[in-house]
Amino acid sequence: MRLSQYFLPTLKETPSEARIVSHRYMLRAGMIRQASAGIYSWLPLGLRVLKKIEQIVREEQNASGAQEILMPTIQAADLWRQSGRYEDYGKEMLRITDRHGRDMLYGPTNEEQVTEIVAAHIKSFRQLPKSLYHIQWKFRDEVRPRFGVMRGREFLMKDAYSFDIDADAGRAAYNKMFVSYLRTFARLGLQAIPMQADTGPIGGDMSHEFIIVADTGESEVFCHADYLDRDVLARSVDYDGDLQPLVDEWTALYAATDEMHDPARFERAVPADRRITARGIEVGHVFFFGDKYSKPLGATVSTPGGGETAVHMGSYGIGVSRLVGAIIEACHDDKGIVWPPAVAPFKVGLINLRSGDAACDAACNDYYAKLNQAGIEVLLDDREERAGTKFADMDLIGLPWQLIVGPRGLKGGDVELKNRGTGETEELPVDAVLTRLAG
RNA sequence: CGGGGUGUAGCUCAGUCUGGUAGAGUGCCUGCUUUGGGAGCAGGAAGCCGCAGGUUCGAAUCCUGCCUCCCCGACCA
Repeated sequence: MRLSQYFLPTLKETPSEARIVSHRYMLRAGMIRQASAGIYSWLPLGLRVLKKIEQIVREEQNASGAQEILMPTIQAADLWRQSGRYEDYGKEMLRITDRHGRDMLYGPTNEEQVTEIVAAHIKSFRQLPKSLYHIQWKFRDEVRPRFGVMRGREFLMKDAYSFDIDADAGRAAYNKMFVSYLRTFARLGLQAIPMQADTGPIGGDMSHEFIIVADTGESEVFCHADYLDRDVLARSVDYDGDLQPLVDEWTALYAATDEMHDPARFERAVPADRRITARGIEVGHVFFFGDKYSKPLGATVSTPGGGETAVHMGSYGIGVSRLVGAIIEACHDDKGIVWPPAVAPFKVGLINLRSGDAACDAACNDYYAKLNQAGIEVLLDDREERAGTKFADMDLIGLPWQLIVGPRGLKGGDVELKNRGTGETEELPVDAVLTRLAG
């Protein structure tokens, strides 16, 4: 993409409404435009990141055996009356009336909708287990939206639902999701820590929040330092095998949000030099809730013995749009964003320091073509701006690599490659750069 | 939902107390000079001053009502 043609409205100054770093950088980097409180339009750069996150989430969901569907944003109120949540949900649910006077709502979640689908089509234990997910926009009419896309009213969420014959089978489904979440966040470049969450009236240990540590996190979290240097991607996972040992490994050490925190137990379980107290952002939640929705909505199956039973369900969310903000919270410096390579909108920014100079233009066009040919996503800054402006914008939008071409460096035949994260630069022949970036 | 603010150019903000031709910086356009970390000079375009009503010869400014957005708290992926 050529920046001279790209729609990238960067801002030099920080819009006054943005208080936290991810919101500021998303506005300044031209990723989003606020439409109203907690509701945003996604501009090209922001959308590229959103789509990359979405795709990684999708790949890992598929790998775990879940199947993608797509349910509507607008749902019928009757469905929610059956589960009893139409009255319970309160003002956070955006209620709409259609032209016929029917009560509708903009879905804040989809348990009812998916259970209705399963109730209609799954009749026998032989058709289980099933895990279905979708990636869809949700709306929760928060009293006070804030932190940009981290707590908007409209948000993109991956929500998955598992259906099983009994609680034991349900645990297997829960474990699959648990492991796929570990892998998903690791692939996004994040170190997410599963923390025991409140299971409410259901009880049990099958509810975890996945938290990433960032200075600007919303809540205080406590955990064992060992969680911060684990590499879940080092081992391959067999989703058909027994995942319990792996889940146990990830739940053995102490990790709790402030609401579940037990200071005495924390001090007992974790050596003083390994205790971490930090701020955390919730990016995912897995929860097993049995027959809470299947019973009222009639999602029952025939059992091997000829009887009938309500299916056991779990639901599993990942805040896709929230992750864009969360990643920035975890990955930035005072100049701008530092994207983890897997979610970066482009892999490399090719900076022409002297647009209009024949040698620079020719070299940039050559590199640009070669990078594109190699399948490396490149953003070429071919604008007629000064060097300082180009450096500042490129640092702000945080592409992992900067390939810097100017009259000074061009003489030696090498080009300058700069790592956005470390700030290290090196001079390399063009072919070596291509090899480096292709890896 | 309680409390506190805010609304003037794309962005950051003066001007409002004390009514009298709509301002600055930045960004944008033009030209010249510059050119490896947000340049210099000159010229230019750009605003129903949140909306509606009222007071007044005259309202960005005073009064009334409404709306918006932000912050603190309670609440949440």
